[in-house]
Amino acid sequence: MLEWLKEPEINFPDQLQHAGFEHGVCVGQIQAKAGLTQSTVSEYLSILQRAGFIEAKRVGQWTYYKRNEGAFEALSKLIQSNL
Amino acid sequence: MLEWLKEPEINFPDQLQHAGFEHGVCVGQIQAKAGLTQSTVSEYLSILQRAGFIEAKRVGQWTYYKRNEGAFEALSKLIQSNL
DNA sequence: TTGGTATATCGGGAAAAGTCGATATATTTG
DNA sequence: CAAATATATCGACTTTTCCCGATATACCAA
Repeated sequence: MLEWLKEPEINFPDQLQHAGFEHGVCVGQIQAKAGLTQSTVSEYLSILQRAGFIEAKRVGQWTYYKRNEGAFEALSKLIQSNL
Repeated sequence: MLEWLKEPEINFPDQLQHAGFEHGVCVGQIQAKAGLTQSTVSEYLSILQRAGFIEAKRVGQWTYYKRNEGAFEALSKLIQSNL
């Protein structure tokens, strides 16, 4: 999922029909691609959010998730320096 | 454990009594510091080895483990580029 | 306000990971 | 070879993680 969110236009072309990608990709799109249930994907995304890897933005009935690139940079550096 | 192995001299001073650190740190030393059973530590180290993060060197009855810095560098870069 | 759609949360069962004691293997020493 | 020491492997149990269906919540539209 994290990789998918790097290129929303390529990985979630269907979303164009009701929105752009300014705020990220909505849960339903990710769920369809993941092939897991809605509840599983929702929970998974919220875990990634709490971990800081993605950010959520509620717009109407949709919740859009997008990557927080800073977190990946930070993790990469942490592995370099601390680990 | 991976952090401990960055500075063997500091984290495993007892090992000096029977060996240096050329080949790394032996299982018993790591086990004592970890506070887990011998079998758990042995299995854990072999998992880390299979994953490529550490290398094993058998010398007599001892097995010494040391970090494979390249693996950490690679992981760090992988997070930067692929993830 | 009622019904429809999107997402979140909850409780539970299945799968995986963590940890242990017992035992096997390898090596050294007497 | 026998005993002692260090490590590895095995089987079982416990804990955690994964994933689901059911249900709750939030928002929108008629």
